[in-house]
Amino acid sequence: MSPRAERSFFACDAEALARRLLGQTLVRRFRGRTLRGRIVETEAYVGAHDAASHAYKGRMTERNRAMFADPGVCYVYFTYGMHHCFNLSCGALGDPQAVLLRALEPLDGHDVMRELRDREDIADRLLCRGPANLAKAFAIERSVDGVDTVTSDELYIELVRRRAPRSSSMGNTPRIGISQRAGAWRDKPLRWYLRDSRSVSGSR
DNA sequence: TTCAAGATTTCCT
DNA sequence: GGAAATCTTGAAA
Repeated sequence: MSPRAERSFFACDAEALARRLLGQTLVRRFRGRTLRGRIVETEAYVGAHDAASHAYKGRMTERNRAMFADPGVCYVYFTYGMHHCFNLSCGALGDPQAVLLRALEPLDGHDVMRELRDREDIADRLLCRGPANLAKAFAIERSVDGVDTVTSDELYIELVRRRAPRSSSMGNTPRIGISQRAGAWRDKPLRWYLRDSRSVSGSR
């Protein structure tokens, strides 16, 4: 049985956590079942100076409060009138850094994920591909916002290894879906993914 | 109070 | 390649 990620695992900057999360396992308990997925794609939102971040200029609102919370706390937001996205807060308390989980490879609970996705016929590799699909397949919605993965039994990270993968096994590109309004921050390479995975979003 | 935009996905041509 | 779906948030008025 793998050890759970504790506070110290998340107490780093967003770029470090985005790499460190790749290959680890997200665990979700839902209606007596256990869902597990291998994290294969992440994005870093690096703090109050990041123009693409909901916490740009340090503004804290009811929606993004969890970005300022203790490292390891979930930040879940609702967008486009229909989708949820799942982040893990990091950095120190009060520092609004977070990592967006963009894709997982399903490990356990495929049948439950299919039900949640409302798609009987979908391929495994598409079940948790893309941030909104991932959230839906893991029953992650606004009620999960503020949950502490270090202490929760409903949602947490299992450590498969201690360190980030070799850089040769990771891809690194600009973040996806960032508008021109973010200026130079749109092009900064803050997205990482595992090259060996077929569940990564964006390209096929 | 009003309104534009959004860390997306899916279906259409 | 393009647009629709759908509604909350945050900023302006």
